[in-house]
Amino acid sequence: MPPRTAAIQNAAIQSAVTLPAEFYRRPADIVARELLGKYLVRRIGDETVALQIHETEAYVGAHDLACHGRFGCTDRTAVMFGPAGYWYTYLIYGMHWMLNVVTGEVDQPAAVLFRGAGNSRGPGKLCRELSIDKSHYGLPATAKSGLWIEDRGYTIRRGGILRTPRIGIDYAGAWKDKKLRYVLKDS
DNA sequence: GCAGTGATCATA
DNA sequence: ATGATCACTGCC
Repeated sequence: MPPRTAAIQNAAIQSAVTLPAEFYRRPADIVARELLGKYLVRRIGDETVALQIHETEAYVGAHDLACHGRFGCTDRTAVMFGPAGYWYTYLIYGMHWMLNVVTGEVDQPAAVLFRGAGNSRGPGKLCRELSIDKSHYGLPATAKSGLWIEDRGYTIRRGGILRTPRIGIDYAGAWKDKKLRYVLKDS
């Protein structure tokens, strides 16, 4: 590897900063949009993998007819009613783990679903690739959990984000058409 | 187009 | 205890 390239990469790594809890303590749609281009980082033992996030969805609160928190606080959704910056994982269709991060204020259930990062397309495949499951439920998005998110200085070009309705929520009435899915165009 | 797969929750 | 549902994926 040429020295110049190595120097640039080292500079990029040095500028990486783990997103703080305050980043997540905002409306889910804002967080979902700003998570694009950030890096989802997974550490297992000595191995560290960082994947650039290119697709997210926002579930914005109890009034959102697609949000799991709409039926109140249950065993599964309890973490969504807690503070922002914690992982919400759940199993769907008996097979696929989904990864979300809790956003917003305490007692107001909201989260962002990770639908794509790196070469993974789809929330189930992403969790399979990074070995994410029930063990992450309720853990903070920090290095000590082995799963966190970094800002590595990537800036999205103007008009670089596509907004569409969310996937797989046709039951959600008026909310099924709201553009709460965010996609990085050059992904 | 649709089967696979099992946790979760409401109902009883 | 039982049954419906489900923020998906991969193969037909």
